[in-house]
Amino acid sequence: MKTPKQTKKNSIQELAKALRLSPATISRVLNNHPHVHTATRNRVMAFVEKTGYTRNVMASGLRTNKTNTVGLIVPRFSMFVHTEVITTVQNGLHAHGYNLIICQSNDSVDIEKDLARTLYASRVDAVIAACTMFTKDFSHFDILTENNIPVLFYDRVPMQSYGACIIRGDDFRGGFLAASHLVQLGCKRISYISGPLTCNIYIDRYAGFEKALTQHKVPVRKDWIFYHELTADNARKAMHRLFAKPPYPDAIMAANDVTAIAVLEYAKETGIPVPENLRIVGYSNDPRSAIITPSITTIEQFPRNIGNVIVAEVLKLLKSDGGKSAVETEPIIIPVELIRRMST
Amino acid sequence: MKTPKQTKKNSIQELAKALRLSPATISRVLNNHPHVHTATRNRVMAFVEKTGYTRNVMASGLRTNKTNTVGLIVPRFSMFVHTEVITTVQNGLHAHGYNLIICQSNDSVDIEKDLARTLYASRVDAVIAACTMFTKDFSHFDILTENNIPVLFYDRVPMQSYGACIIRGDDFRGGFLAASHLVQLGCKRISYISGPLTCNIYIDRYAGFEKALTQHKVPVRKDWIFYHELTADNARKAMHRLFAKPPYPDAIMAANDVTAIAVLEYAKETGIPVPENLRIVGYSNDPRSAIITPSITTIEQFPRNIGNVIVAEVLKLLKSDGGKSAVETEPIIIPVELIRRMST
DNA sequence: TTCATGGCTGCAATCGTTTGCGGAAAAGTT
DNA sequence: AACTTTTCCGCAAACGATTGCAGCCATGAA
Repeated sequence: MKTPKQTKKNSIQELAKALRLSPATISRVLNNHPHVHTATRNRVMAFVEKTGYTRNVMASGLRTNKTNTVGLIVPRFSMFVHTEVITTVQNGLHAHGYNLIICQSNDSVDIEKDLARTLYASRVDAVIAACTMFTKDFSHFDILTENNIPVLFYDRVPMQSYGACIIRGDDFRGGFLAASHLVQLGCKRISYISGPLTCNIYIDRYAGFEKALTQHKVPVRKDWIFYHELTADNARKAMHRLFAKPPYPDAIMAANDVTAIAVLEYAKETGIPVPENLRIVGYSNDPRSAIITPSITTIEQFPRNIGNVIVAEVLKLLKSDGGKSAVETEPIIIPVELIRRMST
Repeated sequence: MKTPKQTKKNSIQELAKALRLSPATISRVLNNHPHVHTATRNRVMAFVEKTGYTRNVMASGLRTNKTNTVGLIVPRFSMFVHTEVITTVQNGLHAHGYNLIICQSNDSVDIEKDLARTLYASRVDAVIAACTMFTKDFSHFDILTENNIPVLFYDRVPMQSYGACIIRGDDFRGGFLAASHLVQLGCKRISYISGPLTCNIYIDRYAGFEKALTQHKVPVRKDWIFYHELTADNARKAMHRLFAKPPYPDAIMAANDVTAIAVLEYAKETGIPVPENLRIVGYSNDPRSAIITPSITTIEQFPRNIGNVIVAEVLKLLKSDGGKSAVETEPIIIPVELIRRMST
């Protein structure tokens, strides 16, 4: 199993010595340079195969300034959309020979800053980031762009144009679709539970919500709109407040399926019939929203599409040799769809 | 925002030149070496702070043979247990200054082999692996152990002692608890849907299942035991077979919550009352199992505990300078618990 | 035989950081 | 004042792969 007695060097010069060649030639073989004799190439390849030599990426990275590694920052792995995106991105990049360093900021701006520095220290070839809910200032990514490391934002993205590639779901349309759906079902008293407005996705979803309501002349009651981190706990508190005294809302739109689920459970516990007396719409199509009874109407974001677009764009940036060439300045927007279920 | 005109070098020698010092001194300051004059140290630190210099880890890694990076291989991110473990491990290691390269094998042995090589090429300081369901031969990890890179297995682990650290849930006890629970509820005709027996966790869970049944003199019907990948599709096929003709089982134990959920949905669709006519037990405490109606009794594996133990062990191995010192040869076993819900 | 050509290979510098060794300056001792 | 001991700092050689340049050898042409 283990042969710790003999410390294998596993360097190109070991190979060179054994084959009576120069390190240069070995390197050329490994990199498919032309002008290497076929016989030599075969001899080297056979020996490499036999010894299981593997290039030291630190040494080659130091020399070539390429690491074949991409960094990814997400708020949390465990959020359904991110889990899916990560899965897709990891598979896509691996198929093209890239590694992925995945980090989570835990929705902490400080950690996010730290991670940006660390990824720069690792000299990754590109960085993909879904920012914190609270990130307003994006200058901690400057160290990357200044050093020609392309940065690509998705989901939670900078609002002002930042000279970086931006990929996001159509949050405005998602909010609009969800709210319109409720309006068309005849709901007149719609409450909206949103995330904090420091974050583009919640701004856009809210804008869509408001557009749908005003367009159909349904009043927007400010005291029925909540802005807070979208945890189950906060959702229950909001429900408690809403149902403290009449008039009660006849629909709740949540910017999140976690919230929608908590809302539904509160309704079930307190005996509010869903969908008869209260209709519920969530956001993201978390697998749980399909499985709970009644199943929850929600907005599908197609995270695998997002992932595939990210892969395509990041590969484009990597090919373009440093990303100093024309960056796609127009944000790429991934369409969303309403999935109607039993909660409406 | 961007200053691409001036390509910043960001090297230690740039600092040295600017401060009229030698690169050696800068390096010593950055590494907290003693014997640097306090005034010099402060001067350097201030300048480093100002310029935002960040050490190039490829260069330092090349020199020191340390990358401060750990590799992690999992079958799939999206499996609940792994999502949780990854989250915990990433946070834990980041707190100690380590990066994590996360890879998924998609349950393909070939990809797993590829990943082991790639992680070696990156010269990570340690590797954490949850193997494929089908991995019988673990020799593709030899390249790591031979080069003194500690390998730590969890969940899906080698069965023969491998000289590597092993961390796993108490699958035997999990299987035993789940089956005993059914037996104690009076079930006599218990079917078991297992994963393939190439994998330790399914072997152990089955052993626990069998032990519980034979101990209570409940017959183990071979034709009611299924071995296949635990997908929803396969689960439905198994159910179809089981309920093709009497006698019907009065309980189904699934080695997986995905399977348990599919079983429950099949039962709901075909009008089999749960738990009255059919009791169901799952495994892993996937969040969906708690939310579905009726909620599903399952085995909690405490993935955060697993993650914390992994972090502790891997840090121990990293401190021990190459892991050549005594490896914890006894597997570490994380206790499990039965969570009783409405499906039984 | 001589020279030009071109295919193949080696030399040596380079990437940025670390570190053993030795030297210079400062401080302390007699 | 001469000598020893610290204290601090620089020199230069690594680490392993890459690559421009130059050199060698074989081949072909004259």
